[in-house]
Amino acid sequence: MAREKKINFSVIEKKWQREWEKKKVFQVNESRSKKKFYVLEMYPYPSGSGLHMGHALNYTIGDIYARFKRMNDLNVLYPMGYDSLGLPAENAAIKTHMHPKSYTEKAIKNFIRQQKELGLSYDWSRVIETHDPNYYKWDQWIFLKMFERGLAFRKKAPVNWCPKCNTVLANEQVHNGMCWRHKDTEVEIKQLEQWFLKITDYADELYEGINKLNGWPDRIKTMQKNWIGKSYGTEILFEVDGEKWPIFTTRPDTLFGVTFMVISAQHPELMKFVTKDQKKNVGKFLKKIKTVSQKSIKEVEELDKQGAFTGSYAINPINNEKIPIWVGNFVVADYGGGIVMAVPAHDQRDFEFAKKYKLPIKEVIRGKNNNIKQRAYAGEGNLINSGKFNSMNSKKAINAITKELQKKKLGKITTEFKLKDWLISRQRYWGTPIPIVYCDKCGITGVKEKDLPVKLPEKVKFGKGNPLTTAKSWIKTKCVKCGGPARRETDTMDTFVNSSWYFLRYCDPQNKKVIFDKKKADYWMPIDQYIGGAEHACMHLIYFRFYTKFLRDLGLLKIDEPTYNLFNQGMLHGEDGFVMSKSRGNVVLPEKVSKKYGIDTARLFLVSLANPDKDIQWSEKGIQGSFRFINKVMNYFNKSKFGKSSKKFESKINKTIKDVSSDVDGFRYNLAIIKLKKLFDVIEKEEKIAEKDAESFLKMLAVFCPHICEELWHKIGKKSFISLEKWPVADLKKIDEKLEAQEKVVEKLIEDVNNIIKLVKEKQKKAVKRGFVYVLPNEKQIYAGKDDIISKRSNIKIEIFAVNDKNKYDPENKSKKVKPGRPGIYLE
RNA sequence: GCAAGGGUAGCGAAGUGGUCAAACGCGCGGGACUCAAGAUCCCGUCUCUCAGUGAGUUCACAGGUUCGAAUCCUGUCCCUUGCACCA
Repeated sequence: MAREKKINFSVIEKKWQREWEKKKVFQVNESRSKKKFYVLEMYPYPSGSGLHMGHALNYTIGDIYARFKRMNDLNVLYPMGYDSLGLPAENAAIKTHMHPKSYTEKAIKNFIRQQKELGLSYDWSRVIETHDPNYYKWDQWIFLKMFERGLAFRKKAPVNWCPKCNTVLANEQVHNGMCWRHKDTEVEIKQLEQWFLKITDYADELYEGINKLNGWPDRIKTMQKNWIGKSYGTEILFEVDGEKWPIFTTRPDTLFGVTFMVISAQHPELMKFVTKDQKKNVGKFLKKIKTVSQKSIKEVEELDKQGAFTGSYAINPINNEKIPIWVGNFVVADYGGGIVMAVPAHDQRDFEFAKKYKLPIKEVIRGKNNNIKQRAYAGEGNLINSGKFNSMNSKKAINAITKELQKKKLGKITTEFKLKDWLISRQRYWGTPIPIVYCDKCGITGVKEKDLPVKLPEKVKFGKGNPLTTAKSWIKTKCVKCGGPARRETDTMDTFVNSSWYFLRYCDPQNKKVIFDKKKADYWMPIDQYIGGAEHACMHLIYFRFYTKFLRDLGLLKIDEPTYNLFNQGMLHGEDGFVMSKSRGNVVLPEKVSKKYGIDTARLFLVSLANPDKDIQWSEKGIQGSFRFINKVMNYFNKSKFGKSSKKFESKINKTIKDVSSDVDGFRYNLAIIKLKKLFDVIEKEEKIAEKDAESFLKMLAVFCPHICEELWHKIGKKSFISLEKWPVADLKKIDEKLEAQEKVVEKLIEDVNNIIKLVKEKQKKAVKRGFVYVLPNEKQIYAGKDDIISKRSNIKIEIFAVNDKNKYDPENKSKKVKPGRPGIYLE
């Protein structure tokens, strides 16, 4: 028997990849005639180990979408770039004794090659690399704009310090409180002057804007809301030694229940509160806390509440009661003023603290099942022990008490946020240099715009602390103001700075004069579909919203949000069930799979397993299913001749076009593929189909399997690129549910025939050789010509008769049993 | 602890009030082809019944709403992820 011709996929792939590149098929420009559509995947950090199937999945998801939109006559911007600055590159470079620059550039080259081999339809003319001074120049430019406006500033802050490395570490480098290089070394917290970006200025807009992000997964939106953490409450002024201190509470209704105050142990002005005779006590407590802060994070979490009396008293503004002020380890220093009013009866934390130090517990709200002896009651109820507010409902009392305080100018309604300012200082080499100069006379000044970029010096020593501090001649500079001797800032920026605006640079990647052309950004932005992992929910996905808003306020953008549509793709797991990663050793390389099955098979398989937002598992067996399908399609088109489609087929294909279009648009690729496979099953069974219908099938398949579809497109005589063809439009008039129903009746008949064959074999122990089907005269047309299919699918010769056919062969008079939609069957 | 998302046939995965014993793929069983294997094609794959159109028990568990529930409600258990003393 003739073996089907083995297909050389790699020849086909190379051929079309070359064609696409040569003819610049995926390059785009601003166009007035076409509507734009911006598809973007989060750009990768170009790791030296290259791409594996997990990456391939991510990019394939976006590529399918971009191809789909492109074929739907949209002007699709689909770019790719590399997040090439950052700690991993620096460390990998040190490890391999290479300079981060050459290490990174090699990695990028490799990435690009691999991505091209995946058949991704990027506009390669727009590639950006963040380590390119022409890129990070604009990081610095933005920084200076923020600096001018007070949004970039210096502040003392606690940072992670490894005593063995003798350097500051990024948060990512701290694992369970230990240095990642020295697993036995605890990271210390050091207070250092650091650069911050004042993202908190945008906290409210970032929070409220979440409601407008209709195309974002709820999960991400909730995470951001929790992270930004907006609370509505009341700011109350408590007097201490004639000075008024604001404290924040969401429960002013419990104000009469305040029995003590607690100030954070990290409060910068803590010592103001500590009286002479308590100094020793507090000092002892602080010392204890300090050693604790060096314990692993887990231990800290398990710690109970501790504190010490400061010796000071505050005046409760509602009843002038004198209440003691304690210092405590459980109060967050930079939230709500760093001091809390403690209501042990109605707050569990205060309750525990009060129990431990035997402080009074005063009940002021009577709910349904208070049991103040055991735990705090945080619910609603009616006020008691609260003067003129007694018997008022607690919800009402929130307003009433706030109003009362407002009258006395001792309180006001306010909101608080959990979001903290963004610490961007990194004592590392491979990042964007902060464009700041220190002069002993003039202080801190920003580098002049015309002097940007401040380029990274290439000659530095790696291995000990911040390499930039070893670039003596680089550090030495002239003061921007007075021209006198000055020194450069040696901190670099967090790599997330680079990714906070890269999507804008794609709009105008080569611009040397400005960060991007406003008109171009106006045309392309916002991103119509952003695709990336959920792990960035509270980092990149907040930062890029912040930058967008800042650049808008600079007058560079008209939009408020970078994107209203975000898709979180799932992760690929290896065959061992764990997330695919090099360190785990379970990676599958696209090159290898490509060789064996062709990359289109891999692309198809990756998105056919499950909805792309779900985690999936690679399986060598599973890919066979996709491989079979691809081969069938190739073989079909290699020998197909076209004619006229049957009515039934026209119905089928138009229904498929309709469904597949909406499935792909909704990222339900897995369902789209099933429908394409079913359609192809029918195509194979049809005697002939119209060329136009065959084209439609290929076009739909092309978004998943672009290489072989280009090949087949040309095989059937086309000269254009299928990648640029128009997506088929369903002709709804041709969809005929009746024909579909008739198809089901035939299916049922086949099922029945097979069932009887099985029964005869089992019960009567004899083989069936042929069969006869008896149908009602008015249904004859449904079964016309079906004898072949039924024969094929039951493996016996089938003849179909009308019940009223006088010449029919019917020894057991089965035709008597016939009902509408249920033909009679006789087998022998 | 709080929040979000889940638990569907051997496995993966669709389905979110009737057309559901539940698409599709993998696996498995049978058959055709072949000297044979592979590939390919066809059939089957909850249980029972049977020369067919039938019955029964299912969609984590327990209740409930409904003429009708995998799908809605309540409670419980389990999983995954995120946040974690934010007053």
